[in-house]
Amino acid sequence: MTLSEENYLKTIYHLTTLLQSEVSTNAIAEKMETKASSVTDMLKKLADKDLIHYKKYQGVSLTEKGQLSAKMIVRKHRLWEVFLVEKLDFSWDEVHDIAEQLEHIKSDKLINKLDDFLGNPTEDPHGDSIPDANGKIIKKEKLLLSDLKENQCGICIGVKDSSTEFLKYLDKQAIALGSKIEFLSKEAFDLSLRIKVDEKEITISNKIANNLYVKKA
Amino acid sequence: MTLSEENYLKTIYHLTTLLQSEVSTNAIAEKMETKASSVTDMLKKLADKDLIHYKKYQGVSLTEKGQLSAKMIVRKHRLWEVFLVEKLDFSWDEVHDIAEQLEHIKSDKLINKLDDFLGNPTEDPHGDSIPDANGKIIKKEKLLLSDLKENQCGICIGVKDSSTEFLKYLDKQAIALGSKIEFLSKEAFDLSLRIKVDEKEITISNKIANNLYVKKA
DNA sequence: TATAAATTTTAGACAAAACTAAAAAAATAT
DNA sequence: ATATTTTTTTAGTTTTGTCTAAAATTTATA
Repeated sequence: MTLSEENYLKTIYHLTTLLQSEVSTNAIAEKMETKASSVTDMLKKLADKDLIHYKKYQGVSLTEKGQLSAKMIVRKHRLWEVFLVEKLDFSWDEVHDIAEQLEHIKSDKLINKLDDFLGNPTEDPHGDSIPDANGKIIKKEKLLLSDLKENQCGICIGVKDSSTEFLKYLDKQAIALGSKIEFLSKEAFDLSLRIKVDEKEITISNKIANNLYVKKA
Repeated sequence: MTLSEENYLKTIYHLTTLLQSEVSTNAIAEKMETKASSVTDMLKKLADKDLIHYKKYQGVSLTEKGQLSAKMIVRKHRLWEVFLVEKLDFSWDEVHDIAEQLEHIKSDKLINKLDDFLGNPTEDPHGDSIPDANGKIIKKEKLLLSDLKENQCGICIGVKDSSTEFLKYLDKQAIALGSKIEFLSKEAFDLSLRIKVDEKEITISNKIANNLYVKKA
């Protein structure tokens, strides 16, 4: 598979799991910052290789084969992110672009040895699940912080948005995976939340609360 | 720089340091298993980018800029090889192809952090020098095993040929970097050598002796 | 030194992956 | 139900890196 094919496959994988449905040509084009016509060209190629189900004008979904290939790319991406953070001491907002390159390195032996070296982690530095060598994913119970009721407590277990800006904001507020978060109160006017993070009280916007995953503590 | 440009640059680097002279279009084509016409096309591109000195029909050499770029690729290749052997427990004959891919990952921060993580090694698993972040290379005194005189002792410090076959042969004979090798006698008829490797006597061909680097013990 | 042989370059073609512009199909609105 | 808008596909280019075949240049030979 070429680099370009892998990137399309990965995008289709992310969009279909997000939307829980077929994904449109335009959606792919937007996510990949390319033109719809380029997407159509590639969809034909991926369909020829039995990686996607594709009927003109009908949107696409992954075949079993495509699903597995996509998961292997995601596996590589997330394992490399763990490596970068755990072993090379990168911060969680710096690793995406480098992992974006490393995920295309082709060697099953490499990725499985890396997996062992890292202690077979099940999650990456942003709390996303890492598929195992067979593509199996252990799904976590994930709750948005905004789903908590007043006075409930949660442990931060992931981020929905993993953009640099958001991650840096979280660093600034000393919110990290594992942080204990208590939902104190909600402001009716702007939906902002008063929360306690590891003993420190702060106010966060509704948007922040909608992008932080917690599990009930 | 594109992947292809990087590969050409690396090949030109290796050939010029080996031959200590300008390198020919055909030599590059042969090493890269491509056609001379393809090489000519690329040489023009590299010359346009001031990475090589190129005059039609006259062979090529690297500019300062090209030299540094090539060394950075070699640096990455060899650091990744150290990582694969030291951290992921690959054997020295398995790492070349994977490092061939990893050497193209673009991130200065990554490679410098990797360097630190590995303890700033000066040599790769085959005994080849690793350029530092400025392109500086510590050159070792290297002697071929075949240069030793009878009854002299040497320590194995590298291989000239690092093909899988040769490395596997060395494994079989229990010859590794650091092995103590004593030159016992030479057979006049076929130039084969009788040597002692860490207390064990074996016979090796002239070809083997011509591809093993030692330092005097 | 003229000619043959080898090397290198040029010219023209092709495949991959992108693009623009136009046509076709589907979705939406009147 | 038809017209309009949006989405998607097709057709035709472009760029990168390769190729083959032919021409140009250099090197070797007689």
